[in-house]
Amino acid sequence: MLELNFLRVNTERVKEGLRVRNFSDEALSIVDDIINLDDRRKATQTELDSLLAERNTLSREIGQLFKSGQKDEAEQKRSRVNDIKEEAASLEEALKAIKTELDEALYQVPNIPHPSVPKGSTENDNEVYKAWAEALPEMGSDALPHWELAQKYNLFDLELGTKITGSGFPLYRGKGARLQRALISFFLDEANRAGYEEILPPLIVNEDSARATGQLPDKEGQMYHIEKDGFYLIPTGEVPITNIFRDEILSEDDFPVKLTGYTPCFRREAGSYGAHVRGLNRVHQFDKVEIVRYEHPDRSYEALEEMLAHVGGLLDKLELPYRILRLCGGDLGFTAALTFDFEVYSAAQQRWLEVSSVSNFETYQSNRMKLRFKDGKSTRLAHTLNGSALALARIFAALLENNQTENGIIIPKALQSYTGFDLID
RNA sequence: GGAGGAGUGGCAGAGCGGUUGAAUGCACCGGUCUUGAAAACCGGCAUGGGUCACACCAUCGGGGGUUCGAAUCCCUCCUCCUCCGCCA
Repeated sequence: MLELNFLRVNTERVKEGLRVRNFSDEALSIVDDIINLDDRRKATQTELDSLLAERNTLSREIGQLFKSGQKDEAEQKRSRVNDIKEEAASLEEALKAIKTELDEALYQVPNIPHPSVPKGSTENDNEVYKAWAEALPEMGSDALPHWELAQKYNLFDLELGTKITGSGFPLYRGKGARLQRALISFFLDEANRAGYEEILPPLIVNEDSARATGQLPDKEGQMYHIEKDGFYLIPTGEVPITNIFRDEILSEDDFPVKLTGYTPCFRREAGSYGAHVRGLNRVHQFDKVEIVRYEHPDRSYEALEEMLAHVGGLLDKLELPYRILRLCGGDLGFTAALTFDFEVYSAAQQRWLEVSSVSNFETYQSNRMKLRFKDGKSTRLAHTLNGSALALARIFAALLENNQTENGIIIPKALQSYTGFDLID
């Protein structure tokens, strides 16, 4: 969430940022509401503190009086303390209510977009940051979409997944399963080469973790919830990996912290069925390699550039045509300040498929997480960033579709040592 | 799953109802000394709220309670350790 102090000092900047996210004038009043709530919080806190201070003083005196046998005076002060306790109790209750209200309001305020984020309301307003320079591949009219290719070559089976679990849980098999495993290894190796430490995290997280990275309360319906234990299945590796440093104070020379991890991701995707979500285009469970960074605020945008280069490099090696979009205010995720999406062109479906999202969250996550670092004498919030490198299901789909030939599906060179075969036929 | 024990500052480890936000040691940072380093000595060293700065308030695994007053007593949850059971 936004830092209260930042919001107080830069009220206009915050409002401008929210306008880029299409907040109406009416909706913008939440900023002033928050400041008012915080004023009330401070006033109540101060009042309570002085009561408690008085109680502490009196209690100390009572102790002395009892020791020296002045019972009457002690009793007198004791009754005064009892009065204070009643007053304090009601103030505490009021304070708690204000804090809850304040937190709820704060949770409703998304991150302030980076100045480069274009205004806009839908994905159509996203800016093409880097277009695909060459001609897009064209396929004959007999080109098959990946779900038909999968059937033809026995690569994955959605009906079986439905039988075992339900719709949207693909079951990969044969060369399909091996291709999936090859992609995971390839992405992890590439991330390792780029200096990211490999993490294999828990796939189920507690409420604190889900809150810290912003999945709660904003996206509660997106996650599978294990009610009995109060846990959530992770919707992305970002959640467990970013939470490694929750409530930690780093020293300045710990930067940059670069982590990577492969995890399955579980998403409920309530209500999304239809033509555009056929096959692997949108599923409840998919595999992903994530890269996560904690950075000094002065260097986080350099880090973002590096991450873009890394993800672009992966797609180059996979020989897939792609473009990079800078998300507009309307499409920007709740917690991000700046996000670049990577889209791969699927020739058979003749559409762009989102395969990666690379974001700088600045201090929005670290404020929730209390992830800080020592900057000389003071303690400051670190910047967090993450990106998919990459999301498997759609990469898998694009590979099948773009590389189909009469003789079978060609595996790109970079992957062949991982798959152990160069053709699916 | 059953029985017992324990959770204190970066770490180790005292405190077990009243100037204890917390002894002591180590680590760390500054200084004196030294050609330099080590040693020795002196000083500093939790987080958050609050303040111009102090004062002050909160925090000794989390939550609740008893008390004029709790790190210290009670309840509850969590985590870790030991033993038994089960098990990839």
